[in-house]
Amino acid sequence: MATQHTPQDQEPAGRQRTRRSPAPHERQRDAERTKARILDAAVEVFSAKGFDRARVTDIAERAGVNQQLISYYFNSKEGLYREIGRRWRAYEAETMPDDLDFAEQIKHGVRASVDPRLGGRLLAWDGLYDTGEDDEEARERNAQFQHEVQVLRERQRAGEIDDRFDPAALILIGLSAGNALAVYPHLARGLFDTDTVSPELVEHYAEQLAQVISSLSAVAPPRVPDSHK
Amino acid sequence: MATQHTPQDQEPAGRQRTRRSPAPHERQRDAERTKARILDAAVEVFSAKGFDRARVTDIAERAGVNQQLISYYFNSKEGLYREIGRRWRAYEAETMPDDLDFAEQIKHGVRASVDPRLGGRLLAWDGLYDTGEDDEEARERNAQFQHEVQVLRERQRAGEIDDRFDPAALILIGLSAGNALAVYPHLARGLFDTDTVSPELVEHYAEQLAQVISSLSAVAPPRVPDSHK
DNA sequence: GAGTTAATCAAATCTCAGTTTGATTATTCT
DNA sequence: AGAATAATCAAACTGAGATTTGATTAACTC
Repeated sequence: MATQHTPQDQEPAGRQRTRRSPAPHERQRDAERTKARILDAAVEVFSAKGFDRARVTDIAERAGVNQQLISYYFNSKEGLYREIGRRWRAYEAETMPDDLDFAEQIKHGVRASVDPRLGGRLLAWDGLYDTGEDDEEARERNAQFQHEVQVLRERQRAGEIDDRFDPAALILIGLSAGNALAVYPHLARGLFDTDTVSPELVEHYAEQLAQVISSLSAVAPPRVPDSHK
Repeated sequence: MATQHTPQDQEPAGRQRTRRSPAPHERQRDAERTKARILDAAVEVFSAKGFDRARVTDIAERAGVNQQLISYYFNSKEGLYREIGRRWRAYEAETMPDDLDFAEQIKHGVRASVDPRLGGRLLAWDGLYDTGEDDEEARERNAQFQHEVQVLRERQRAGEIDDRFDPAALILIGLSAGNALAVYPHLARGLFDTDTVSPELVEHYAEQLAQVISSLSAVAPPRVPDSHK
């Protein structure tokens, strides 16, 4: 149990960061600043290495702070990881561009997936580590995805995409394929015969995937499932 | 360094397992048998938990053997992991059904991905853990995927799939989407609003994905990439 | 059937990495 | 200014878990 007086959920939602006096704009100690630095470093490291291989020392170094501050501000490595998840979900929820068409959204997804600062790989790590338990995070995520399903369903009604497809399936397909360069970089290198996943490759792949998705609007005759052969 | 006389690459390719005398068909000690048991257990555990979270004790327990035998037969946890990779690649190479059409192959992939004995998730673990180095395993894998690309290209020529698509991209899309239920079970539960990835869900998803792929044969007008808007 | 080798096991060891402890200042409050 | 509190750090602690060590005995050879 932490004997040191940890802070824990400060800043009651809507208040100014600079707590009381503005103070020399170059403080050497600033809780918010260091927390932010730790979080930024953590996203990159967790995303790149996954929870288990991520080293607390590594995160601290990149953040330029003492390792102990991670325990101090986030209780533990796991606490830090959860915090990242929370922030990411909030970020996603508010920045998801609703005006683009499905194919275009997925292109965005491909680009985002390979940005180390955005941690698109975290989704895959979480899925692989998943144990099936139904905690708060899970409910939050479910609500979010249920919403996505609704949005896509409306678009199907509007004719943007053939409505014989199950929207949930389409989202899963788009999302997983969109993440592919980030999740399977080794396969990508082999398939595209290159020794690195370059920005050009990212664009090319995004374009191809978008095209696949687009081809679902003017869809082919939906072959009767099963029953033949 | 192992001071105990470890075996290492025995059985020179094409020889009978029962080394010399058939012996009582119920031996209590049998190297091949225990190795096989360890490998089977290892696939399940590594696939489910990933390398880092897999516990050597756990594998040994499932295999019903003493933990130390893992070091004895495979040198280390990592040695065991590599061995699994080798075997899996060999297995894939020889059992890939070439007669099915692309969509049907992918359906197979979906089913295989959720079978814990087949370890489809290993591909995702490997990708996430990937460091970009070009070792023997990588070359082996690359060759295999290059071959897949060729096969698909021929099928495109044969008209099975629109040849304006990049075969490498299509394979990556099919493979990543095919693995989605195994890699993102948490999202799947949220999207399909269920609390478990049931066999019915697997079939449903496989069907949907196959349909998406099928719709690429009679493809929509390939909108000119970029340049507009 | 005696001796050698291979297979197996239980317990000791060792290392890595996250967390705690116990100072040491910067900041802020009065 | 002086006291109180918050932020920071370096070093010690600890636990988990893979690997080693050192027996023990089944199986095979001659």
